[in-house]
This record gives sequence, C-alpha cells and structure tokens, in this order.
Amino acid sequence: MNGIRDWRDVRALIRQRILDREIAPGEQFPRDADIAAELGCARSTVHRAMRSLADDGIVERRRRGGTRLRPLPSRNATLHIPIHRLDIEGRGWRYEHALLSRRQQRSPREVTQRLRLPRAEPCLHVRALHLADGRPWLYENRWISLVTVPEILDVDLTTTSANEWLVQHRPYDDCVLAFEAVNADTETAEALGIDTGCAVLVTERSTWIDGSPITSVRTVAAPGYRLEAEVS
Amino acid sequence: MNGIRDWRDVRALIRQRILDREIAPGEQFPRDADIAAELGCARSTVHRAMRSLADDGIVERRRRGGTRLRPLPSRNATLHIPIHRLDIEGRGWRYEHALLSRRQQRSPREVTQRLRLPRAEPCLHVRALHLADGRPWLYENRWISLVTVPEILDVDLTTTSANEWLVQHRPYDDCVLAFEAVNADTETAEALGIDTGCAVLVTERSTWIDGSPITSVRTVAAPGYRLEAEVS
DNA sequence: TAGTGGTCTAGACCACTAA
DNA sequence: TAGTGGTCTAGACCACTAA
Repeated sequence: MNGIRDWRDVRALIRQRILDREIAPGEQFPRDADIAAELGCARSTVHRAMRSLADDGIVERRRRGGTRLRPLPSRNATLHIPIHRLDIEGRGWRYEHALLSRRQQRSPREVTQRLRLPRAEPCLHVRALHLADGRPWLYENRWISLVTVPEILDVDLTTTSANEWLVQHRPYDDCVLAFEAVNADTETAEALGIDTGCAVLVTERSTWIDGSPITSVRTVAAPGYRLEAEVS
Repeated sequence: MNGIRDWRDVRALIRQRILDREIAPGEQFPRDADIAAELGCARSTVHRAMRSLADDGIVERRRRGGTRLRPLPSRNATLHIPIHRLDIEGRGWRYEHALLSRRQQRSPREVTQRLRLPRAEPCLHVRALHLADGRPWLYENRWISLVTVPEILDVDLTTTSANEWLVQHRPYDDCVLAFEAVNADTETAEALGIDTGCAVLVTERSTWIDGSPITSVRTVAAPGYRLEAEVS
C-alpha cells in the first residue's frame, strides 16, 4: 500500500515531490490520469489535489497544456475580514461604538470616483469610532448611497454601527478592498487620540450590489494594528 | 429547464437566493440532496457549489448539522503575493536591485523570536533595495538562517536578489505574513530617499521548512504603495 | 444513534488550447 | 485536431456530530 486515503494525502505527496525537487520550477507533471494510475486512485482524486495546489498558486493547469510547477511561485494568502465588534470581543476586550457625526451630503469627488459613479450622488456621511476597552481602536469615515440604501435614514446609528446594519441588511456582490500606510491628519489624530503625523493603517472598502453602490468606507486603525494573513 | 449547466450556475443561484433574502442570516439551507433533487442535478454538483461558498466564508457547513448562512458574514479576501521584480515589470517599469550590505551575524533577539528559535542562530544579514525605473520601491531587511541555508554564502547577491534565489532554491512549507503602518526611521528614510517619519507600509514574512527557519524578512514599501485584495 | 456533509470511484462527455 | 484538464452522474461508504 502507498497509504493514500484521501485527496489530502495525494496533495501532501505531490507537495513532498516538489519540496524534494523531483519537479523543477516550470517543469511539467505527468497527466492526472497517469498519477492516478501510479497511486492507484481515481483521476478525480488527483484532480481534487491538483486543483487545491492551483488555488494556492503553486501549480498552473491548462487544458491540453497539462500541469506545471509555477516557475516563480506567486503564492496566494487569505485575509479573514472581521466584523470589528467580533474582532475586538474575540481579543477579550469590551466593545463600544460611538457615532461622531451623521449628515446628508452629496458625495465629494473622491467618493464619487471610489464608487465608480458618473456624477455625485446623495449620500449619508457617517463618522464613527470603534473602541476596545474604552480606547479608540478604529476610526471610520463612511459614505452610504441614499439612492441604493434610502432606509439607512431610519436606522438609529447611535445604537447600531452602520457596518453591522449594512452587513445584515445589505448583502453585496462586488467589493474592492485596499490597504495603505498614511500619516494621520489632524482630524484622524483627534478622533483616535494620537499625534498628528503618526503612521496609521488605512483600509478602503467599497461595495456594490447589481452594479449599484452601497457604501464606501475608509477606516483608520489605531497605531500598532497588525494585519495578519494566512498562507496556504 | 432551469438552465443549470454547471456548479457555477448552482452557486450563482444560491447566491441569488441569499441576496433575495430567501434565507435569513443564521438560517439553514435544505440538505444538499434536496437542493440537487429540486434542481435536477447530482448531489456532488451542489456540494461543489456549497464548498465554494464555504471557502469564501459565506456559509458554514457541518456534518449532520447541515449548511447555514453565516449570521455575521466574515468574508475572506485573497492577496496575491508577487515577486517584486515581476510586480514592477508588470507595471511597465524597469526593475533594478541593489545590495546595500551583506554580513554574517547572529540573529538579534527580535529575529530570533520571529523565527521561533530558542536561541540566537548564525545568519546572513542582507539589506537591499528594489527599484522601479530607478526610484526606490522597496527596502528589504533580511535574515537568512545559515544553519538551514548555508549555500546562501556562495550566492552572488549583487546580481541575484536573495528573494528570487530563495524562492527558486528553497521551497517552504510554513509562512507567517503580517502588515503594519510605521513611521520611517532614519535608516529606512535614507534608503528610500524619503523624509524620516513618513508613513510606510511594512511587510513581515518568515518562512520555514520542516520546522527549520529559512528566512525572516521585513520590507518597507515606498510611500503611496497600496496593497490590494480580491474579495470572492 | 441517526442524519448530515465529505470523499471516492468509474465512466462519460465536453471545453479548451498546444502543437 | 488531438490531447489535456473540467465537469457531471449515480452509487457507495464513511466521518463526524447534533440531538
């Protein structure tokens, strides 16, 4: 017996062959069918293992072209995007949410662009703070489209965070997500209780449903925040 | 006919039912077998669609417990980790690499910890710069374990970047990856040709093979760098 | 302990694309 | 155009775990 019980075993075996340099970068693997015959399992089991390796960015598969080890592996990592409340509570801290401002306003140029709109649209502009054990954790600057989500005007944002309300009532089918490092401006520094110019991690997220914009939000994490990713 | 040709069609249909709020957050879906019967396809096709939704963090599946819509969707995003040279060339710029320093040195406390070592280990300490069209793009501060990778001493790091050599010659099976925003210190600012205190995005990555440390690297991107992620 | 989802198998047909 | 991988199907058995 070769001890293969599972597609995971097949994947582990192929990974081992890669680590042992039996396959050079850029080189082809045998056909799935041949590997299956060699290991004495079904082709679909090998296929399952190879697809997993392809998802991780380790091999490249092409119909007729076969499977090859990626010459320069550009591996993929997974980010788990948390709900801030659950993230904070998960670390054992008390979560609080504070509404700083709430105002109807047409989208400024930058937000109009982020939401891929041809022109400015009526929005609800919300600024809020998420706190962990009373300390500012995340400053949120959010624009919500009143064309797509007019009901947001009836929500009491002092008790429910806009984020959680949207997540539960407004599913999206398209999302753009980006991170960058920025020096805190006066407004942000004041909100987070830090010095102006302090380096902070900014997250920008915009979401759509059926092509209609839901919200564009820019969050600024308090200094020291680390974003961790998981690599296959 | 219901127009189902593919597991992707099944996934699209289930997604649509979620968007249409036919299933409330936290609520159960019918059993795979029942959905399959309803759609007139095999159970394995529904399984394939549901697994994809589970991978994206949209539904939760449990044996005997069935499939439910996640109450508070913590969705997953994918980061494609590039080779810096390919990233820069992909943007249409000329890539250059400059070795700033190269020195045998025992790992300092911080690196020892990052590499999960019980005590300091002999390392090769390398500082290098990746340039795009002659402009500093990424400053790299790397420690390579000489216990695991003694061959690195024979590599000419002025012509090959340590990153590319390692990627091609030293596969890893474990990787830790994190990002944070930091104010550039004098050394970093000088290397990147920016002002001290400027906010920069720092990436920390450490890799292992069979539990032995390969390398721990801290890269600092030039200001303006955006990290983009893909959401299902 | 009973009822889910997880996986495997063998065979079939198809879509894509290297040659 | 011929040879890969992609997908589907029906049936089987199993692992896990809610009840």
